Formats: sequence, structure tokens, C-alpha cells
Amino acid sequence: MHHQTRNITVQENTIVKASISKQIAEQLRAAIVAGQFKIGQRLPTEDELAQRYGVSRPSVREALKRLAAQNLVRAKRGPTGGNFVVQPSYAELAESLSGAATLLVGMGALGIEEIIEARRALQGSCIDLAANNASATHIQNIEAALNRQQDPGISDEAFCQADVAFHRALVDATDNGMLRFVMYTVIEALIPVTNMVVTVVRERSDIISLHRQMLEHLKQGDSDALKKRMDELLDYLLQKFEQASACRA
Amino acid sequence: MHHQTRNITVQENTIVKASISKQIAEQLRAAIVAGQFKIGQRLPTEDELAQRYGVSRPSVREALKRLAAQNLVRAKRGPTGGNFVVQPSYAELAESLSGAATLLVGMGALGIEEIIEARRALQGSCIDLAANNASATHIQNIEAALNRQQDPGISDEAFCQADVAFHRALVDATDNGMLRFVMYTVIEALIPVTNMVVTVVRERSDIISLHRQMLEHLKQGDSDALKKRMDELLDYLLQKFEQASACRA
DNA sequence: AAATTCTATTTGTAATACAAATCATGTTAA
DNA sequence: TTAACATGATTTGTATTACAAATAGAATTT
Repeated sequence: MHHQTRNITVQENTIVKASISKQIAEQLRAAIVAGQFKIGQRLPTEDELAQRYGVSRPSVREALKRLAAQNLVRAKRGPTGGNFVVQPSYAELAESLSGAATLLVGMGALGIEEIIEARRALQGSCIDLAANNASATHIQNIEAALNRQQDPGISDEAFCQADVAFHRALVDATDNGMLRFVMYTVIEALIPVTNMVVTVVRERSDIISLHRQMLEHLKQGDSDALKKRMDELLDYLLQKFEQASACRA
Repeated sequence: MHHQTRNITVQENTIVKASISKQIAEQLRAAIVAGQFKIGQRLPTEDELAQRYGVSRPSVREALKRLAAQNLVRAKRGPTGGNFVVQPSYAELAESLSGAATLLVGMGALGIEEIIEARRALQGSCIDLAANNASATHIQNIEAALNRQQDPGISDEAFCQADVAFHRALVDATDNGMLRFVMYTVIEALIPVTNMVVTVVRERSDIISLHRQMLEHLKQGDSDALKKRMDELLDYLLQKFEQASACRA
């Protein structure tokens, strides 16, 4: 058996014991981050990786699955197929982020009040930036989301989707990738509340009304008024949430 | 062969084709989020899962690896072992977050200027909250990190670690989990800059001096002064970063 | 020349076997 | 009786092999 000696090769790099698939996942990740494998490039076949690291193919595959779960690689079958390094997109990253956030909410590790407070704290300066940097395209996007929301025929799910789109578009107007990355998480974490609220028709129009005012303020570059409306929106959500909680208790 | 029919069972839930391991990963994730498996609880053995879903054990394992990469489950060996639903901790989640953020930075999708701007935008209201909610313990933690930083004997790496700890502790003082979750990401994304800066001795003392002032302001609850110092710190970092960039160009 | 079939390559899945870890139980010795 | 130790059972970790499925390109046939 030759894989014993190869095994040592793997472990001497990372010193000690973590499962082999984890070690390999980390080595591959490091190689990717270091630019050894560039974006869009195909990395060696699973067989080749298995040979190179001196492990079995299933182990390599487990490692690749870990990376796939992080949206770092994507597999394609066939002769031209293989495992490709993937360009990490905001959308996907934000999705995994908000997945984590909703998980925390769902498990009760994060309270809704906490999220609203955080949102309140973070939005202020975002709005300043948005009011400064908003381009015509940004405003169009916001308007489009608002229009979708105003359609009375849409389902609750669609309404919530449009709600998320509205707030995302608002953050997009800051024109700052890092802010988007971070704020998307907070926005997504608030979805449960919105879901809870929009089941009643009256609530929809309240929200839409606030949104419409916010858009107007943004167009006029009045960031103070915009902040005020956003504050009102959060107050509204918090109040409705507490009503619903009290009702259930 | 019985697994043909079972295979259909799996697919009819998710309609169509995604790799089996992915389907199973999603089903398990959904089950966990839905509370079907509670935190800390052991889920069925891999063999049992394989039988239940009508797939092979390697497929189940690939699915579990995906979940493990998301810090959703953890495996333990032995008779009392198994795959356990894990309490998602801020630390680990934030780690995976910042991993993603550093990835974006490393691949050039996020610029340092962008990160600093984001940090500047987000910190303000955080500071207000921190000044209001900071407990004695919080302040102790901040002080401890500062003390570690002041030790002239420590390495550059240790200095940066202490720097991160300082800013984290500052955010912790807000006593808001969501804010921590989000701000950790921004803080970690700034590490490369700090790394770049602290290589010179002079810079260390500049940073420490600002940190010490910030701590004092916090103790006195003077959030305005605290914000000002933080702004100066960011100005400083940005300036040094641009120097370094210009130098290299 | 175009359409089709064939073939090679690569990932996806399965089945099985054994290794390693670890806890529980029983056994032995003090 | 108690404590230390050994043994076994259980579960994940890894390896091996084989075959299925997808797919692109080449070869073949019409």
C-alpha cells in the first residue's frame, strides 16, 4: 500500500488530525484564495486530486462538497466537465449569509427586537450614502419594486419578495459592495416579521404608503425625511410584531 | 433492487434534478430549521439515513459534509457518536462570514476603500448603542484587548489579533447579537489593511493612542468624541493604505 | 455536407470492506 | 467490594471498485 506514506504528506502540512476531507478542503481553498487556481479555471479531475493527495476519490469528493457548499466550486459532468472555481457573486454570498441569519432567528438565537434595533442603528448612514450616490438606474429599480408591491393582485409571498427587493434596491443605491453584502443580511433577517404583518390587507397599504414617501424623499435627496420614514416603518413593524406575539401568548 | 423506487421518492419531493447529495442536504437542512431535529440532538446514523432516503452511504455523507461546511452539524465517532445538530455560534458563523468577505477582498471584488467607507457608515450608531449599553464586563474586555496591544514585545500577528479583539469587544458592548454578527464581518474584512500598517513600529503607537482615547470616551459615555476618534482611526488607516498602494505602484 | 451514432472522459452513485475512535460492559485482580 | 483493565459493540472515517449518467467531440453513415 502506498497511501500510507502519502497520507503523511497531507498531514505534515497541517500538522495534525482533522478529517482528511477537511484537510483537503482547506488546502484546496487556500490554493484557490492564493490564486493558484484562478476563477473559472478547471481544477484537476477528482481522480487526479485523489492521486496527488494520496487519498481515495470519495474523500476528495467530500472535500469538494464542502467547497461547493461555500459556493467556491461548481461541478460539471462530461469530457469538458470537472470542478470549476466559481466567481463568488454577491447574490449567492448574501444568500448564504441570510441563510445563516434566518437560521439564527429560527432557532431563537436572535430576537426580532434585536434585529429591528440593529436595522435602526445601521440604516441611518446608509441612507445618507444612498441619497448622495443614487443614480437614475438605482431609482428606477426602487420604483420597479414599489410598483410590483402596489399590484393588489399579487400573493403574500410575492409582496414580501417585492418588499425585500425594495429595500435591497435602496441599499444598492449606496453603490458600496460591502454595505450591500452586510445589509442584505439584515434585510433578509427581517422577512419573518414582514411575513407576519402582510397577511392583513390594511397592512399592505400602510407599508406601501411609507415606501412611496421614502422614494419621493430619495428623489429629492432629503435624507433626513427619508430616515424619519424608515424609522416609522420600523416602529410600525415592531408594533405589529408585538401585537402578534401578545395575541399568540 | 429497491433503491430505484426510493430514488423516485426523493425526487418527487424536490421535483427534479439536482445531485442527490444536494437534495438530501436540503431536506435535512429544512428538517433542522423546521425544528424536526433540535439543537444538540443526534440525527439518525448514516446507515439509517441512507436506508431512509434510499441512497448509498457515501451520498448521505456528501450531504452531511455540505451541512458541516455550513456549521449545521458536527460528527462524533464512537457508540455515543453520530451527527449532531450544532448550536450555531456567533464565533463560527462570523468566521465563515469573514472568510467570505476576505475571499471577496482577495479576489478584488471588494475594494479597501469600499470597506472603510462601509465601516465609517456603520459605526456611528453602533457607537451610540455601545455608549449606552456598555457594562463593566464589556469595558473590562475592551481594556484587556488594549493591554495586550500595548505590550511592545508581541508579534505583528498578535498585535492584529488584539486589534480585532478590541474592535469586537467594542461592538459587543452594544449588546446586540445582530449587530455583532454583521459588524464582525466588516471588522475582519479590514484585517488586511491593519496587517499592512502595523509593520512599522510608529504606526502601532498611533493606533494604540487612538484606542486608548476611545476607551476613555466610552467610559465617560461621550459617544460624540468616540465617533470622532473612530473617524480619525479610519482616516489614518485609509491614508496609510493609500501610501502603501502608491508606493507599490 | 449534414445528421446521427459512437466513444471517451468526467462526475454521480452504489456497494462493500476495513480502520479508528470511543463508550459500555464485563472481567479480573487487589 | 472496588478499581483497573480488557473486550466488544457501535458509529463515523477512509479506501476500493464498479457502474451509471451526462456530454462533447470524433467518426460514420446517409
